[in-house]
Amino acid sequence: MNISDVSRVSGLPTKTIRYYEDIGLVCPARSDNGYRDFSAQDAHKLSFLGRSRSLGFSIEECRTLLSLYEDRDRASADVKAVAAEHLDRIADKIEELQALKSTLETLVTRCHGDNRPDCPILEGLAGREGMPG
Amino acid sequence: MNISDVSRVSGLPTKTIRYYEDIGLVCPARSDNGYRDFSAQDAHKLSFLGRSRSLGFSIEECRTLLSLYEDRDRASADVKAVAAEHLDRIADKIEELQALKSTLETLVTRCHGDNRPDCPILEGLAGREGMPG
DNA sequence: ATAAGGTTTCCAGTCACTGGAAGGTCAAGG
DNA sequence: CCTTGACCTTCCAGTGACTGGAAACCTTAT
Repeated sequence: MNISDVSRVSGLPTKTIRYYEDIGLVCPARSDNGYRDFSAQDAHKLSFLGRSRSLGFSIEECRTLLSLYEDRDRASADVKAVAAEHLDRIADKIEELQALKSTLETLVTRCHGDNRPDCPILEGLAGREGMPG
Repeated sequence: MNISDVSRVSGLPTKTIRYYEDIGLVCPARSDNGYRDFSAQDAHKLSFLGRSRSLGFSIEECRTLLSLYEDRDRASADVKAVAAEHLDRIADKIEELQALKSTLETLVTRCHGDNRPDCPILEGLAGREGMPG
């Protein structure tokens, strides 16, 4: 399997796949011509990575997850710990964004958005009036 | 005002302030000794930037907001447009994170999290079973 | 033989900082 | 006058996770 094949199969750009090799997430074999030669296992690994990344796990978390995946003897609790911690961070991020959103909504709603120059959004950014926190 | 003073006043690290000068967001005067000499206006500008950044505006958006802020004749609609677009992006991001969260919650809930090696989280990451989308 | 398309490596850029090194400046204390 | 310590300066490199592009090599089809 050449890199474009495994790219199609895994859904990851070739650039990303080469990058993942660079940082040691995959180690594809090499053909005589120097081309990377991916096994079905490599492809599977890359799909795993793609799915993990799309769930927002960092590269280092993916590395952990991958090693747990390849360790037939690991306890599921170890995996759960990684995922639960990630879940916490996602929940925090959502809260943070919702706070931002409501602040901005307040400002945007207050701004009449016409040709006149006075603007509550800029006033909010300039001073503290109307800004929570 | 030396850099550490304006750092205290604006809440931005000195490193960040120097960086903001580098990219042309502020242009503090210089004293004879080569030290940056910030005016009250510079400090105000930096506070504005800090507040805008903390609301998640990108540096380029901050640059726009700042120029709108300094243009006494701009229409509030111009500001509203920037803020509203940002608001949309925040809303999208929240939705995306909530989808991630529910997927991960499903996986984490299913995992018994004990000493046994079988783990629905890894199975979810490896294949498509139990994964939405 | 040539053209198109796939592959390789390497280098640079992204974004918004952050850390650190090497050196200049200033105010206080001895 | 000297030293100490806190400040300030510049410049270079690194972060995370890619992404773009150049130059060169390989393969396949015409």
